[in-house]
Amino acid sequence: MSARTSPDSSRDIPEATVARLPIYLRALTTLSEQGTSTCSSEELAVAAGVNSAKLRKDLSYLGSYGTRGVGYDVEYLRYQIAREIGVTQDWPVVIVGIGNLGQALANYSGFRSRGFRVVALLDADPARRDEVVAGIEVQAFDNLEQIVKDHDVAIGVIATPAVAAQDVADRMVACGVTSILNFAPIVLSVPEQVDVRKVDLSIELQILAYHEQRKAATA
Amino acid sequence: MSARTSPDSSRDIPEATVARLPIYLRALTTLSEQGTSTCSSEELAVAAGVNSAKLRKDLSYLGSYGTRGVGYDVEYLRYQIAREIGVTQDWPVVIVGIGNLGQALANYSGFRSRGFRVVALLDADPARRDEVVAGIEVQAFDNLEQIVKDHDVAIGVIATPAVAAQDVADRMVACGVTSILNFAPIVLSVPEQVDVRKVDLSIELQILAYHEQRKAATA
DNA sequence: AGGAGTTTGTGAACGGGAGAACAAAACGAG
DNA sequence: CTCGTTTTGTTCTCCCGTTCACAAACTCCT
Repeated sequence: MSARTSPDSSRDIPEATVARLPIYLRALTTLSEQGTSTCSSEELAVAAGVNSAKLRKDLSYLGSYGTRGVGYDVEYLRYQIAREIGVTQDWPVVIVGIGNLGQALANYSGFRSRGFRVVALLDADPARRDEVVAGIEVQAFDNLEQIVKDHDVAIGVIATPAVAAQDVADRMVACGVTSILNFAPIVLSVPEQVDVRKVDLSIELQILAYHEQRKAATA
Repeated sequence: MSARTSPDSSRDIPEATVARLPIYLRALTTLSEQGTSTCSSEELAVAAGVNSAKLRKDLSYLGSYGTRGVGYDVEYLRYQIAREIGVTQDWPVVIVGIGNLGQALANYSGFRSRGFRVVALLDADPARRDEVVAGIEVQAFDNLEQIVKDHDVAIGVIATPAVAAQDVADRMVACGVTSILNFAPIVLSVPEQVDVRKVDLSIELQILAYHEQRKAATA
């Protein structure tokens, strides 16, 4: 076997590819758990729900980790993708807003298994204080600065109502958080160097409704 | 004022535009609540977090609902977008899997206010049976067929663990559900005419982690 | 009425991603 | 060793989406 090439480490991976890498990672983990040690791009593509040509092109941005005529070593590729995304590291995360959604997030095992460690749950409501969710005590929102500093937190999750979200984001940014996952239905304004990703439950349903309406119209 | 033109109703709106319409709708609702009766494409674009040229092009797919030199009537445009998406209708929805996430979804007020009506909460676990969440009694999953039939449900939400999700999807499809919002971390396989949208909490965090890692590397 | 100032709607250029198609590389059989 | 088979990595082409830029259209002021 020839040396596996890995491109210049300062390469830039297309955003569309970055968004798919976690899907491949999950598919590889599933394959691994099923005892599969090798897979072709076609098999992996089916498991990930994408076209095999697209999968191969995506993987080619990371390097040349397959073997022609054989396929990919599941464990090896899984590790390479995990390293590329950064989930081999430990990512301390703060969750603000411990309503139904915040609790669901705190309990979600998919975080911990991918290197994300919830270091604190914060809520502005004193009534929620001292509740224990997912084994973590709910603290006052004002502890944010201290916690971010102590644990070197770079990623914050906002699960508050819409009215509170911008304030929370401002406080997060002010104390050094540079990536925010926002579940509040509002467009956050943050400095350019801060990454924000938004998950909006009702928007997804509305997109489905649009297509559903069209189906009904043409039926 | 000249007649507002609306293009052929069998037009096809680009998918990227469809995904943004709910954002515009929300921004318009906020503007309306603030007492704004008219707005320019620039104002609305800022509120929605997009480029104004893109906003105008998106709206142009729906019709010509603005007035040059003036802008858009907030209420009028809001209604037009709502009608286009289909949220002026009533959409009965079934939620399967009433764990933390399912409860959060059942309690989410953003659904009801946009025409989505949760007609049933279903869970396979008998221990959860007869619990009342968001004023709705949790029923046996086996009631799915009856409920879909009785309420003419077209949209189903899956909030179960990954292992159960494909079975739930199959049952939904079998009894006539044609749109599925999937929160389970798995790629569902469904017939072509069924729409599936996936929301994956940990994937969003992983995308943030990737960019965070790159920031750290170049800092 | 006419001209200056605004803002929409859209044509055109541009960039990025998707998919087809194929050459290069590895393996196995004989 | 050589040939046929398999599968990757990559090139090329096409299409969708974004952005620019401007003509058309409307208002307001004189």
